[in-house]
Amino acid sequence: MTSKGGIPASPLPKADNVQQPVSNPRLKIACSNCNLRELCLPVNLSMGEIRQLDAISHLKRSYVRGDYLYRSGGKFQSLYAIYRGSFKTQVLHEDGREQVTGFQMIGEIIGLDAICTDHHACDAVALENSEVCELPFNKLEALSRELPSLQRHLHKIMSREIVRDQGIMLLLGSMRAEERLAVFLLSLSQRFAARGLSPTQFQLRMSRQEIGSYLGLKLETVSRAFSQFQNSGLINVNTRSVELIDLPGLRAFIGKQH
Amino acid sequence: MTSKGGIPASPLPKADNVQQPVSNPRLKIACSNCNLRELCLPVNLSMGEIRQLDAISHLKRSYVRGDYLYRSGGKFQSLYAIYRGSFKTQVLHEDGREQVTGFQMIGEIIGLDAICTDHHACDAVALENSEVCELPFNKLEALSRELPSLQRHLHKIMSREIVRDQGIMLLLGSMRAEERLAVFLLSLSQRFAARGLSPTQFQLRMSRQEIGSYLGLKLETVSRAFSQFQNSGLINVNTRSVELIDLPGLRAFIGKQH
DNA sequence: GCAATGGTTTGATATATGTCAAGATTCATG
DNA sequence: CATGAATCTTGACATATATCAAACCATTGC
Repeated sequence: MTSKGGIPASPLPKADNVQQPVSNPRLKIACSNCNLRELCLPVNLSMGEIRQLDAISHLKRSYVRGDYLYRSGGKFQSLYAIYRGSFKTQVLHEDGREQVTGFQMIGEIIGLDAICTDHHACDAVALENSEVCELPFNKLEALSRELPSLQRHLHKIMSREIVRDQGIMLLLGSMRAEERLAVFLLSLSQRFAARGLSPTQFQLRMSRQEIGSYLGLKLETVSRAFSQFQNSGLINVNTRSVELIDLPGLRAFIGKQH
Repeated sequence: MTSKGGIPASPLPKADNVQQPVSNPRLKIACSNCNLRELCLPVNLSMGEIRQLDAISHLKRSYVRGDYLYRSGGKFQSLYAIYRGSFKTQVLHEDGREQVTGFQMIGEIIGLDAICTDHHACDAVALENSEVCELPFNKLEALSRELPSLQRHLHKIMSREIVRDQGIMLLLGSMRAEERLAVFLLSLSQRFAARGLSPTQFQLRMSRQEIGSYLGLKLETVSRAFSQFQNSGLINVNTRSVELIDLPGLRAFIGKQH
C-alpha cells in the first residue's frame, strides 16, 4: 500500500482554490479533533456530544497524489472525513474497464460503499496532497445509538449519496456530452461555493481522462467540449484552470435540444 | 394521487414468476405482520424484537399498475418494504427527460432517497398489482437505536443501494448496448433466484421503453439487442417472456470487445 | 369477436461520439 | 535549464446508437 499515514504533506501548489480549513461561519466546527464541518457531521450537537465524537475520531492521515486511501476488496473498518485535499473513487471491472464514480472534496465522507459487505467496493485515490480524519465505523454506530441527531445525520449522508448517484445516472443515461460537462462544472462550482471558495474560478484536480471516465466520455470528447464552451464564451479554460464566465448560460445549456 | 391504499389488488395474470409470498427457507420471516424477509429486514432478531418491529410496521397497502407509491417532492414519512409485485423508480428532469433509476421487487426497501431532504427525490410507480408494508421512518430510527442488529442492517441496506448505483454508473458509463442488456438480464436472473423463482424463465414487468431508460438506450436499441441475443442462441424472448438459455454465455459476453 | 390502442420489431438513414494519429503544451526531474 | 514523459488539443475518419418510419403483434374494452 502506498498510503503514508502521519507524514505531513508537502506544500500545496499555489491555486485559486487551495482548500485550507478556512473558518467560514456557515461551516461550523463539529469535531475539534479533526475540525469536521457541517458538511460531514451535524452542527446541532452539544459541546459534550462533540467531545464524545472527538473521542472516537482518530488522528489525521496524509496522502499524496496517487496514494490509495483504500482499495476495492479491502476490509472495512472506518469512514473517512476529508479534511484537506480531494479524492476520486473508482470501480474497476475485471476486463480492465474503469469507471470513476465520484470526486470527493473537503468536508465529504468517503467509504460508505463498504458497509454492506464489510469490504470496500471501490478504490479511493488521492488527487492531490490530502488529509483525512478516520472515523471507526463501529464506534460511530455505537455513538449514533446514543445521539439521535448524529444518527439522523449519518442516515442523511448515506441518502444524499444515493440521490447524488441517481443524478449521475440521469446524466449518463440521457445527456449529451456537452450537457454532461456543464452539469459537472456547475456541480463543482456549487461545491466550491458551499466551502467559501470562488464558484467561478477554480483549478481542476483531475485529468481529462478522469473527467471522461466520470462522465462516460472519452478524454478527447471532454477536451472538445471544453473548447466548445470556451468558443461560445461560456467559460475560460486553460488546461486545469477554469473560469466560469456565464453561469446562467451554462445552466440554460442543460436540457437544450442541440 | 392515484394510489389506492387498502383496496385489495385484482387477480394477477398467470405467469412463471408470479411473486407470491412463497415460503422459501432461505427467506426467513422477520416481521409477522407484513411477512418481511431476510432481504429487507434482519433475521437475527429475537422473537421479542420481531414483535417490536411488527408493532411499528403499518398495514399493507395495495397498488395497481401505474399507481404512484410516492412522487418526487412529496413529504417523506416512511420507507416501504415491497411485499408483493414490483415498482420502478424514476427521476424526471424539468425538460421532460426521464431516467428510470431502478426496478424493485419483493423484499426490497424503497424510499431511501428521501431521507436526506425529507422529501422524495424520485417517483415510485407500480409495475403491476403490488403491495407494500409501510415502515414509518421515525419509528424505525428509534427502534434501531435499541437494536444494534437492526441498526446495522439499515446501514447495510443503504450501503447496498449505493453500491448498486455505482454498478449502474459503470454500466452506463462504459458498456455497449448489448452488454448493458446482458447485465440487466443476469441481474434479474439472480434476484429471481434469490427469491426461489426460476433464474432462467421469467416475465418482464417493464416495457422496452422502461428498460431503455434504465439502461441509457432507446427502446429500439433494446429491442434489437433482445433479437441479437435470440439469434445468437443465448436467450429465448417473446415480448415480455424471457428464457435465458445460456447463462455462462451471457456472462462471458460482458466485457468482450465487439 | 372486433376494433382500437399501445407496445414491439425491423429497416433505412443520420449523427454524436469514439478511434487513431500528430502536434502542442505542461509538468517532473536531474 | 534542459530533457523526457505526461497530458492536452485538434483533425480526419469510423462506428454504435439514435432517429424516423412502417408493419406487426398483443392486450383491452365494447
